[in-house]
Order: sequence, then structure tokens, then C-alpha cells
Amino acid sequence: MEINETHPFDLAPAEAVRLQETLRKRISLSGDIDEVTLLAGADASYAKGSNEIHAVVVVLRYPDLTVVERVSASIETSFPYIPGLLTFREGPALLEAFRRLRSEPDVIFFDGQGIAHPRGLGIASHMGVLLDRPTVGVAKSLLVGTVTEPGPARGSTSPVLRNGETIGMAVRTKERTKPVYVSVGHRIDLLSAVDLVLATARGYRLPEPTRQAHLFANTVRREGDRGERQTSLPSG
DNA sequence: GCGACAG
DNA sequence: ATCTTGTCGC
Repeated sequence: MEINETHPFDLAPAEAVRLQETLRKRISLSGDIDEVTLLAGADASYAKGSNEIHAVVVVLRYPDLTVVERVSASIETSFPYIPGLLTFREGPALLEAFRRLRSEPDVIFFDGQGIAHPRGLGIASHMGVLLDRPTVGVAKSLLVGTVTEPGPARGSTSPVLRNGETIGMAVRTKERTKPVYVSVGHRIDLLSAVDLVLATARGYRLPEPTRQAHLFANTVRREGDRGERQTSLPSG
């Protein structure tokens, strides 16, 4: 798909922080997604001692969740993992994967935070602005904010608070399983994001787009890019 | 200064 | 995130 804009990623941490504070102002916390037909999950994987990031994007048709396209991109990185600056490590590889994508997903799920971030610009929000697409952050743990344990039933939610403001939602996607933390990335509202996550979490803790991206990213890291393309095309 | 800290 | 085998529970 078309990347709306980009910027240098090889910045010093202090400069990266300044860039986040600027980009943050362009996030939209609402959106009108009249019909979701294609959902995408994006994720990255890498070997312990290596600086090569393997990023992937997997597109699924909604609501059947059939995988219709998978792309990957492996890129060398020098930026280390620093809490709050994850985008500067995984961003370049993810953007290259998106450039190779033919589909135009209606909503994209990312592994990590949306606005539930120290400067309100987690990887889902950052990528959302650069792609100019609706994005959602689906994290397995919290970076900032506080939350009370949601109820035990699947579908239970509990707001993630920060300074009295709701910045995300803890969502129980599966019974007897730790919740995931959903936050708005860009151009979507929190309730719609939570609904989509619950609608696509089928039998596992992680929603299918994210889960499929995880699986494919690991395959690419272990077996390399096999030049895989779409397995089918979206039909009416 | 100390502890916390997405992936 | 990754390194790693088996193991306990649903």
C-alpha cells in the first residue's frame, strides 16, 4: 500500500522524542469506518544477537478471517530497544513491508501501544499517522497507566487510566487468560477498536490479525522470506 | 537518586 | 523480543 509520508528514523533518542511530540498532535481519536472488509496485523521478530528485523503484515478478510495476503521485509537496524521508542527500532522494517503490500486494509492492528504511551504516540499511532490509515494498538503488557483487573468473563473490560483520563482498555479476550491492552492508534475510536479486537479474538488471547502476524514473523525469521503472496483475493 | 519500562 | 523442555491445567 501507499505510504503517506516518512521521516528519518536514525535519530538520537532525544531527537526521536521531539519528533514523537510533534507527530502526536496529528492523531485522530475518532473515525468513521463504515464497513470493515479487510483487517491487517503487523508484527516484527528478530534473533537475539542479530540486528536484522523481520517485519510482516498479514491481511485477513472480515468477518471470516481468511488470510488473503502476507508480505515481509527484513532490514538491518542499529537502534536498540528503548521503552517508549520502539517505533525507531521496528518502524523502518514495518514500513518496507507495507510498501510491498498490495491490499488496502481498512484497519491495522499493531503489536504494542497506540496512545497509551509516555508521549501519546506508541507504534500503532506513529504508523497510523505515516500510513494515514485507521490503526489499533494491541499490547500484551502496559507501558504507562493504571488499570484494575477486568472481570473473569470473556468480553470483560476495564479502562486504562492516566491522570484521570481513559487512554485505553484492558480486554479479556479469553477466560482464565491475562487481558490484552487496547488503545487507539489513529482514526478510530476506542469502543470500535475494542469491539474489533473482541470480534477477531477467536479461541486465543490475541486477535487473529495479530496472532497470524506473530506466526508469520517467526516463520520468516526461521526460514527466511519465501516470496509468499496472497492466497486469495477479496471477493464481494 | 530510585524504580518502571510496549517489543 | 529471544533463549528453551517439560509440564500442569483447561
